[in-house]
Amino acid sequence: MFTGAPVAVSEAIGQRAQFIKLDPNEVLFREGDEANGFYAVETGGLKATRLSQDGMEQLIALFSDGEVIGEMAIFDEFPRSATITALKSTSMIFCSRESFFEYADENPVIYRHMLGVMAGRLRATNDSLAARDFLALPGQLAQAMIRLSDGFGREMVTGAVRIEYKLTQSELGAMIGASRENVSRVLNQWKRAGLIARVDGFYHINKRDALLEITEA
Amino acid sequence: MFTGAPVAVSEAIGQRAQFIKLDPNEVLFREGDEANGFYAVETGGLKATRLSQDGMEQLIALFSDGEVIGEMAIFDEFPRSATITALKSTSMIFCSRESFFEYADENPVIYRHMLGVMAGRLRATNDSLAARDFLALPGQLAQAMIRLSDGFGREMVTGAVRIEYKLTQSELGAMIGASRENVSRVLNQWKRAGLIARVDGFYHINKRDALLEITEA
DNA sequence: ACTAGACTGTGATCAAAATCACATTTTCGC
DNA sequence: GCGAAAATGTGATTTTGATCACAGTCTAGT
Repeated sequence: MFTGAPVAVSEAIGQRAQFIKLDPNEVLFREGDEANGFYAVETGGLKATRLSQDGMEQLIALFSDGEVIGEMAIFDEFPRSATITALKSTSMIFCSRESFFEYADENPVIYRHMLGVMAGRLRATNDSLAARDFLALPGQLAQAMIRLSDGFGREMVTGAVRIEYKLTQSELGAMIGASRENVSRVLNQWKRAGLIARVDGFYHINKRDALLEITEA
Repeated sequence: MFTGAPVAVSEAIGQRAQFIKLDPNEVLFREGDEANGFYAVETGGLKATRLSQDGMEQLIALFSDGEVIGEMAIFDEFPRSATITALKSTSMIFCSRESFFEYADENPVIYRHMLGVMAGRLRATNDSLAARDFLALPGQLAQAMIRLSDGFGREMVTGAVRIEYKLTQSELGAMIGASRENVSRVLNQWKRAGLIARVDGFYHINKRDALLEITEA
């Protein structure tokens, strides 16, 4: 959220905001809770999950430093649509609906920034909607892996990028709307071809380019 | 866009904006054009289309009174992602990026309103993304028909709601990412069951409830 | 009112991916 | 380190929906 906004601005909003610290596995809020503000991640990592109709916990997204969580709640009155859980020690800023409007009214650059954030989200969502029509399962999976490695990856000395979260195949499947079994099959093909690897529970991307190509098929 | 914003506000923005009139079939802008502002429909109707990779014109959305078109262009610099064509005589307001920011900085309620519009769009897009996972073809088609009748329907004396645009089955298929043939099959089943009808080229929704139910399967 | 071109209906076939079934491996809590 | 629970790998089967093929229908422009 505050990446890109002038320093003075983020300081000032910081004064009005509460600071929050979460331990690993601590829940920030739950699906269905009433919403009255948004959060910005300072440092740490979190996941958004939702219960699917068959009662399984489904991974929606991962968040890390600098990202905004729950900003929709400011502009309409719907309850939280997902549960947010910290994956590690995390520090965040909370900003209530009131504070946001109060402060943003004085500093319209905040509005501009938030509009930019939402435009980005909208574009991303539209893109994945389009992907569902154009791309078959492997393409979508490749896309998801790339997105995850961009947002949640760290480069290893080997040059590979490790996704800093232990993804299960079920989670990956849920993210792209595919079955666990087929995710397994595709992942193994890639593993055998050397595009990816799994090192003590973490997926590593060895050949980002090759994945990107699959995305464009 | 201006529905819901105070009258004084829409008048004032009107002073800064240009008024535009379109004849039926006139193109407002084309996919790929440079974008430097957004439009609000006063009265009339328009469609958004995009060329699919195989060169066919694909219907993306329909717009009517009070809706905002092309607002994403304000917040990022991407070119227009669709072509907008008037379906009938239409009058609109154009507001440039500059005017928007200039005016909204003075009247933050404008920002709030625009954020609300974008939040609504984001929620809608997220919902259709979810629908792709949960709903089979008939469910998605039912959802699309309901959405169309809500946004573009007019109630007949018979109680049925007519969708005021001559949809082809190919267009419907493209909207939900399904083949023309299967759209035909499902539509005919519904026609035979009396849920919908086709009256000189227009689809009529006779039993909205029944369609809604299909949506919840 | 005729006719070419667009749109629609429906069966047959095909392909992708879900689902089922189950063996194997990994992980985690004690 | 052990045992239970979770996660993974892989074949066989089934389902859904795409694609192909083609006949019938509608419609707009002359």
